[in-house]
Amino acid sequence: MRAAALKLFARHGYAAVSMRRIAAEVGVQAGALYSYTPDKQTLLFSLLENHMEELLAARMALPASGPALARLEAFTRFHIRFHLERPEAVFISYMELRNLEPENFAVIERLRRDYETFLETILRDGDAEGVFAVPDTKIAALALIAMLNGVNTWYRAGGRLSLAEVEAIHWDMVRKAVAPA
Amino acid sequence: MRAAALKLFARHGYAAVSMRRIAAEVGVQAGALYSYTPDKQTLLFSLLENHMEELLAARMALPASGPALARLEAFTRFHIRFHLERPEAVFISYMELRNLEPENFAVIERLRRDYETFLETILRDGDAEGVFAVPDTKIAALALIAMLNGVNTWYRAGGRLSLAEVEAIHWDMVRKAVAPA
DNA sequence: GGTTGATCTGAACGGGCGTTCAGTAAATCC
DNA sequence: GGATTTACTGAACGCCCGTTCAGATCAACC
Repeated sequence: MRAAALKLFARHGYAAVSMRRIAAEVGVQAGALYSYTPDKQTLLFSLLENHMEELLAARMALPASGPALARLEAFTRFHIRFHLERPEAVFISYMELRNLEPENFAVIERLRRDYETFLETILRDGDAEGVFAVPDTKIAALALIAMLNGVNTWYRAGGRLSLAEVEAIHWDMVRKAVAPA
Repeated sequence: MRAAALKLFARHGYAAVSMRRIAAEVGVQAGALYSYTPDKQTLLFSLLENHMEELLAARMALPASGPALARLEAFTRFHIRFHLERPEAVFISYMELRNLEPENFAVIERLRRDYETFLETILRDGDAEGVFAVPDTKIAALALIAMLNGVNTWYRAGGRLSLAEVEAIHWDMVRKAVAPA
């Protein structure tokens, strides 16, 4: 059910997908879904929460200390790879935020902020080391994440560029964007 | 009606907003809207098309020749300013693409590509001049636009940073991202 | 002051929505 | 092999959807 919902929400949007449609995808009647989720809203929330928890857990594998430049490269490559591996969850996590009830929204927003802070810390450390020159670490973190997220809108496996090439191109731009003048 | 639809679509999403809700916002019954749009889908499409046409028209004010570095700066500042001035239209233009019927989608997609090509041309010219070093102009254009679009997700007038500061910070990162190593 | 034209109402159309729940069928256990 | 548990059906609930259209309202014109 969760897989079906993820796919359909990503394709058509939360509001446009009915419980009956999800049930049909599973091969079941709509009523049966309510043994697995209390309601549609909670289903959406749990998909988003699950995605964010996976993201934050996977980030733990990244180096938390050491040269900021190496940590920024590891982050950049990780971010691209992780997000390209689950385009549907990423898509929903950005598009369906407004369909979350306020308290659910707050939870997801908090998780997202945690992730952004991780990058911001790298930038601040690099600034202190003198290997980066960023006028505003918070804004720079948001800008870099926005740039990297852009990949998900056009990348298709088997296209003109390989994953490694995409990583390399973006790492090049990220590195230079925060470099001292 | 168009203003009401723009506001509500941006706030709640196309699928979640009914014609009755739009009509209520205008202060009219739902039936009355059909004197101004043939149907809901066309209303959405015309909002997106109008936004893209305005964007492409406004871009005409930018220099089309001259040093690539100056053109890139003009583009960067223009892009941020133009998009921050109409957050609702921008939001819809990214979020509601999937709710367009295929032929409507194709029209908007074409307009968007025109805009991206404008930036790509600047990058290619700068590459030829030797003032830029971008491994892939198409990807770089998409990445820079994604980065600049990110501003719309967090900027609020009257916040910590002024528009001029936001422009300056982003121009700094854009400039360095495409600079020779 | 009667006519025209534009604008909007209000009801109706068929249909889909999220959700609930009594009942059924099949698997598991003693 | 009877009892219990689990998983699902199918119908129903009240409600909202996009869209249509005959008729009301009213300002502008002759």
